[in-house]
Amino acid sequence: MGRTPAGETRNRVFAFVRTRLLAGQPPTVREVQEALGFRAVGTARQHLEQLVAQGRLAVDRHKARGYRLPASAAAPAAALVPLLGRVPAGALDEAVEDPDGYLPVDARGPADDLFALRVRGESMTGAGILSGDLVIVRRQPTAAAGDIVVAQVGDEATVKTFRPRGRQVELHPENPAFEPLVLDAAAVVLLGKVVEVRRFLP
Amino acid sequence: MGRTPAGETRNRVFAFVRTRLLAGQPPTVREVQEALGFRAVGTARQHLEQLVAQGRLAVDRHKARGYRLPASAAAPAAALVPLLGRVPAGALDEAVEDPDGYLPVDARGPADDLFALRVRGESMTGAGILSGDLVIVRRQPTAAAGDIVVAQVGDEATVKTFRPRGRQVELHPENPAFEPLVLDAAAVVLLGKVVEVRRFLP
DNA sequence: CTTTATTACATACAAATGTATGGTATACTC
DNA sequence: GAGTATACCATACATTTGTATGTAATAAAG
Repeated sequence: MGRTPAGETRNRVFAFVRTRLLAGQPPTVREVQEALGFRAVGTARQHLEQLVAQGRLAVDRHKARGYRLPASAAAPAAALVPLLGRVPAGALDEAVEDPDGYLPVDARGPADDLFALRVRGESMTGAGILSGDLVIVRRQPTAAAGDIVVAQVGDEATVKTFRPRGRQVELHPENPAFEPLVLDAAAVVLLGKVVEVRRFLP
Repeated sequence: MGRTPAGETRNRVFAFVRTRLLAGQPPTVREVQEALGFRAVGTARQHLEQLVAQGRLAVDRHKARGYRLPASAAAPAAALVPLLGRVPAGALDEAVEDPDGYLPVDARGPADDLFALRVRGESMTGAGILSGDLVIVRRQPTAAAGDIVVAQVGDEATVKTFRPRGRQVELHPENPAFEPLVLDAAAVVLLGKVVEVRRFLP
């Protein structure tokens, strides 16, 4: 048997392995063999080893499904953040246990204390947060002045700009059509700080 | 040897497996054994099988590292979308090969034809797209009226609302301070359609 | 043409790993 | 206490899977 053009097959092997790894399903050497249509295991292995030699892949020797992306390229391992449908009063932990779905986020930072909410209403359009947008929130009990936060007022979770005013707290909308909420600090439970905004367009 | 409180250990097994799966590294039965401190492989396997019976895990029988999240919960396998620094005229493919980084996206739909760009300028603030935002773009050579698109005009890639006007094309900003661009259709290369907007807050 | 490198095949072996069986100890029910 | 269920251990076995060795075919270099 002969050969095929330069490193073409090798790139296809890499693409296959990479896709599988990003999907969280490391392939076996024989799965690579089948996927590429090789009749010999060794052929698949040869390419894999070459990719390792090139530094495009890494390996846990003697381990099943041991081929991985090298540490340098593997960085953006994605974590999943729970998307909460609603936040029943005070029961954030329980809501996290039963999410409506998950959003992938870059896992370079800690992701355990993140959750996502869907924004309703036009009160933050001035900050580029439209009705229907998703906000990703880092859970924290305090915030700095000017932070966009998720606060619980009564039974409702609301997204506003945070402005402490002595013993009171001002929850400031970013839309001239809305009035700031001025509340006693004790009446406001800070759920967290908005760290990211996402909008899906049809 | 005796027992430990109700399903407590089982939950710890699940948490361990789940974490590993989300990290893209399915564990072996023996890795579960070690992680939980069991002295017998069978103990780990028992728990795993119970979790499968409960529907909390799924399994590829007789496969190494075959335990997975069930299809219902597994959905959001994350794919990675290349973040392009700039789009040199016409060379989108090359730019994709050398990205500035990657963004995790939900991989339910096809993700091969996606790329991300950083928006500069205030021309789309009315649509909730601020300067510095990231847009995720699906590559396509055409668009419908009203779509927010990335178009290449001369050497520059620009984000605007797309409005075809017979043989001409209007690239419409969403900010009263900016004027629409009216161009000959042949002078505009449509790179794709904006499908998502992301903003990171400090 | 000869040499060398690359690509691919076939087959075998060994390690990793899933699976099976039988036993022990604690808790709970009757 | 007898009976049952659950959690755990110990050991063995079978499959999957990584690894090794030897050979053949084609392309490029000399």
